[in-house]
Amino acid sequence: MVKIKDIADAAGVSTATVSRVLANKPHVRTEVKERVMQVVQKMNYRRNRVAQNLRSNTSKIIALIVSDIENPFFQRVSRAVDDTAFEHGYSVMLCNTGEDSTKEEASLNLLRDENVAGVILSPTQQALDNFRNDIDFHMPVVIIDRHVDNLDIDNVIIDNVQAARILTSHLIEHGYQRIGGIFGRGSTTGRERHEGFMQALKDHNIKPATDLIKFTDPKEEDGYSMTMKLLQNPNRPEGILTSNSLLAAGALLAIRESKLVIPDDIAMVSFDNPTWAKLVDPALTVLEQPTYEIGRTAAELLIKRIQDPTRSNRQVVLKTKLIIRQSC
Amino acid sequence: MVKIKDIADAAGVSTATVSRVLANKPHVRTEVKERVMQVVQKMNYRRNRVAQNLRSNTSKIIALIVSDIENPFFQRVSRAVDDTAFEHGYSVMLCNTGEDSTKEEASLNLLRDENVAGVILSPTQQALDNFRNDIDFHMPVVIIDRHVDNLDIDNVIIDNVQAARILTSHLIEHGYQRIGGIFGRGSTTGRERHEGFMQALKDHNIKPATDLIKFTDPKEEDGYSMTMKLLQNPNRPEGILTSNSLLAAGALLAIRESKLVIPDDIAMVSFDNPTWAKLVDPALTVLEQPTYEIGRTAAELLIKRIQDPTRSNRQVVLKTKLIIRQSC
DNA sequence: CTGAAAGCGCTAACAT
DNA sequence: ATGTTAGCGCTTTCAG
Repeated sequence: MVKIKDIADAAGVSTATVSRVLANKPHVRTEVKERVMQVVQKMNYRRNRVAQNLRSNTSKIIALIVSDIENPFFQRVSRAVDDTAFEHGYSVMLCNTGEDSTKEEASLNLLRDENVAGVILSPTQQALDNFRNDIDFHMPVVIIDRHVDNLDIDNVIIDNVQAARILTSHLIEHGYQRIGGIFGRGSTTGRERHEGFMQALKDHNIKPATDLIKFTDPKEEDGYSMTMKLLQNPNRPEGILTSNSLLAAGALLAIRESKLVIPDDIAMVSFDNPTWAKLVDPALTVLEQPTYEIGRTAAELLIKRIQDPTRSNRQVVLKTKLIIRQSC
Repeated sequence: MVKIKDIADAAGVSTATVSRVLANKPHVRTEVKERVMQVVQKMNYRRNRVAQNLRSNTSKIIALIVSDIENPFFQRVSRAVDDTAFEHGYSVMLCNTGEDSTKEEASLNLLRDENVAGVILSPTQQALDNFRNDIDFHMPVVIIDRHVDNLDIDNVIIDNVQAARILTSHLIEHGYQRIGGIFGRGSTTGRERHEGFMQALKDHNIKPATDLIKFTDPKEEDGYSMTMKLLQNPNRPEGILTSNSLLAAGALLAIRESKLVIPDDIAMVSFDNPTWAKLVDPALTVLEQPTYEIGRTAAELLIKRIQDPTRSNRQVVLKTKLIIRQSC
């Protein structure tokens, strides 16, 4: 392995000079600079980032901790974070927690130990509860998807209450009154969407049917089983709202298996706009989150904070969009 | 920041002893060990992985380089790699190349500079062409999804030719003769699937309609436009095969927009089994790859190689499955 | 503008 | 069984 000393010797300068050249620091004669660069090229030198990191205490890696890598929402976010990071010369480490707070804590610790430059996190509910105003992550952190109010920290979210209200109202205004709702449990997201859902019912003077409201793990199989329960209800719902695309997939499956026709027998709307929402028949009416924007904003916020740790924290609330298709 | 020296002082031992305790090395009295552990706990010490890495030249991070993070195939693979790595005490760094060989090379270099323990890679075509038998990645590498024959390296793949043959034959045996095929360009995968496609036609004495065979970027929009072209053909195909789920999504959209009915007007089959394949109507007949198994096998192979670099390389060919639904 | 030298925090010979 | 010591490869004062 060729190291900085080898370059220094070959170029007839000191390691300090080579280091300056590599870091593009001033106070080096262009002539010397060029000579060094030539040697670097010729000897195929690559700087050891580990040593660099240890000595200068800086790294060009940011991390993204997501609760479910198989959720299309986080996939788009990852993509955006990846793009943005790359543009700024950073690389991304992706960690999946599966909503497991133990794994989340392990990841957070590891990342600190690895001295990453910062992390973007969608925290588990448990973590959120444990965060107190005096928590010290020991590194720049921006939180996405989940709402934090007890913490002074950069935060990128959407207005879930308002969004759920819009989506639910759409259902109601199309004449559906008995509405079932399936929400993710274990996150502020699910709770806030539930709240907006309730508000919409109230707005229209509809008494919520509590037996039609379910909280569950936000996974496809749970969407399926919960929908089955709703459909087996003697007084089954006229419409269903799901709080993410995984639940929607399960719900759709259950509806189809029950030989029900959308939207005639039952209407359906969901949060999130996965690829398949426009492919199913009838196409699914959804409340789209600006996933790419969320990732990009979070990454930009993080990188700005890395560059200036004293900068004041901000909460960015992004706009959502109701996409009306045929399912309601 | 509390460092190993602080622990040593507080526990009344040397840094070497602390290091041994932390690494669970033998030759430490249990009594001393316990004392050290207590101090570690009390002082909330965390080992600096960067220093550890620099000194011992080992890291507990593996990387996964994928060509398209938004392809459901790679998502399942990521998930599997993540799970497997975690089980073995490794963390995963995910890099997206977007089929851009420049970015791929940059990632590979970065990973080397960061001294990661190893890499799982689905190489771009260009990289594959450049790899020669004497290439040195400077770290353990296992290649997935793409077939490498000019290289002695660990490799996890499926038999694409055979799989495409099965899938195409299914179409043919259901009475479809004029068959269109849309394949990803820029990867061995697309070419091999094309080859199997052609073999199936030949098996059944069907003359391939070259104007119905397209190579394109394996993205949804390209699937859409290529299918549109196929459908505008005066003698349009009776059936279409797409070589991944993104292309299938685009194709489906094009077919629907053209007011054609599947499978009566046109049949359709595809590689890969994304969530939505069973949700669309009619449900899509697909050739499923063992995505999770691919990821797990690759990660296990990589970790074994990290532990024993002299181990002989192997190529693992995983079985695929034809899932017959209603689109053909 | 350039070089000498001191370490970043840790591990691993080599002693004892 | 434990301690001493010499670095891993790099950056960064401090001198000159």
